[in-house]
Amino acid sequence: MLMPDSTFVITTPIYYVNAAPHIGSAYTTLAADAIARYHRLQGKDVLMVTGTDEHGQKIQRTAEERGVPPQQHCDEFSAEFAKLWHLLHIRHDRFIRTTDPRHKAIVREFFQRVWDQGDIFIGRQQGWYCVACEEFKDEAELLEGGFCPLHPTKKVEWKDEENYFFRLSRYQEKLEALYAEHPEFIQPESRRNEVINFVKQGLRDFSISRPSVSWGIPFPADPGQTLYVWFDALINYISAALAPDDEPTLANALRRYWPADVHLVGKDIVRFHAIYWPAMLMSAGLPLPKQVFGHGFLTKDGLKMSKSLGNTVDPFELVRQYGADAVRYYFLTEIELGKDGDFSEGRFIDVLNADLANDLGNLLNRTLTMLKKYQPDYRIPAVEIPADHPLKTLAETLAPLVAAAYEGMDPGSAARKALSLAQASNKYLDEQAPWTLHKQGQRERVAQILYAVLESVRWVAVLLSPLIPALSLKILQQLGFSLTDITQLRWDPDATWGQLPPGQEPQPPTPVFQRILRST
RNA sequence: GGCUCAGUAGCUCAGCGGUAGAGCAGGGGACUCAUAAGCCCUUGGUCGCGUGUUCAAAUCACGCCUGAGCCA
Repeated sequence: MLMPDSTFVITTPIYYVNAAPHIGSAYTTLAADAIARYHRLQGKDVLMVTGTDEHGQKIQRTAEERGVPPQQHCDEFSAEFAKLWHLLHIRHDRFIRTTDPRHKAIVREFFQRVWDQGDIFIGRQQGWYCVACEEFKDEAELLEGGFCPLHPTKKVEWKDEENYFFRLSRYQEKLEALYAEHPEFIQPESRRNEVINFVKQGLRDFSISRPSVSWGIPFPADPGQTLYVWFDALINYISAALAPDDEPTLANALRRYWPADVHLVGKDIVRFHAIYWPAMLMSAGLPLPKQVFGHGFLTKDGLKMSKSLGNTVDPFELVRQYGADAVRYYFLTEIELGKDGDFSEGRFIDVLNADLANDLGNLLNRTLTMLKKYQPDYRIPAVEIPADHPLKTLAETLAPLVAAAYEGMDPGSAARKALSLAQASNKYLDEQAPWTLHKQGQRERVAQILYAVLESVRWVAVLLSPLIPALSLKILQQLGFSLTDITQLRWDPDATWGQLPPGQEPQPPTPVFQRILRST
């Protein structure tokens, strides 16, 4: 297969393996997957990357508490993430782990370049340290009794250490220039404002080593120290760009899939990605990612999710109960990327029933049933469709709008626009009333109506395929396509209305998405 | 304390200077191809509060209230 010229690289954060994957990680990864799938549909050479972050004192301690060696602990938890992505139909091209020796090789090389720039120096750091955050905290931000504000059950620890520091302060002006010249670098706007505000107040050098942590990458310039987990972790984005068979060198990693187009991250870690990371890259003399997109957080029935409140949503349980397409569709369409969003089971069920079961699924079902009843050979009819057919015209209007919505990281809007053709098709059926025309013996007219509607269903399935890949595949198969992998579709020509081949034999009509019954 | 974003129908949100909109949910109706789906009609809002600018303000300005977030 010929490699397309243009690439698209999107990353998720690598997830910390101290706990099972939660719904927030699933949300980020789903969004990255949907955007990646859209770009694959556009024929780009896409690299979608996720993985796990496995170093640091917190991991070391969690493993000790479980009574297992740290590497085994990481293997087990990392596998849980991979398993969830599989269940959610997330298709990552690389799954990077920071304990991978290949990643470590890249980190050492990256480190050397920063070292050679003179951007690393030794200093002394003392202060309160939260192991859960893997960060030093200012005294002023601590809670009563010395607890971390983000981890109210964990006491911070006093540390007085020799650390190596990265000269972040040297990059303040360059970063400010970056934000000014590339307003799209940090999205959405509100996150961008926060970052600019933060940088304006002056940047402090930050510590990139720890003397008393054994679970990590040894500090290259000083065997008594370990590389700070964040410095290690961010470089994963470059390690991930390395082809599996290539020698783990920076040059190889940079060859095709760097810089990334989008780093999709939770709003809590925008700072690391929009300040520290580009500064590190500037120091190493490497190209910068094109965008850092900070998405919002999820609430449950309007409340912040937390273990202590006992209102967390278990992603494994959600998929088991409702299936991947349902979970994907809800989170990708009902929550605007970049804003906080709410999960409520009632709304979840309403949305899926209305959009997938009623508007789309039932449309396919009712139309195929008519085809079967009204046309005994049960083939896609061979009919002339006028150039100004209303459904065709609408599809042609919508296609570029859907594309623009995906490009603009707005899958919800893309879905609503694509689905509006299904809604128009339902209306069209009622207006045309093929059941009446059939009784009048107007076979040609009935055939034309059914073709137009079935083709519209096909079109909707293609345009929604980044969001609901399994359901789209099911729809296309029921329409008689022998497609086995949804990623074989291409926007051109599949997103063009009128591709349904006459004479093709659909499978028997069967509901593709069952209505969910409300239990309460 | 400083700053950012948001506050519009029961819910999710669009509108961002010209006398209030969509989807879902609720109510009614006609149809029958369909997953009791779809289609048509419909209930429902002092557009957070106040003051101003303007011939005219969800829409601009200022102040306040509420919520979310940033200030290593």
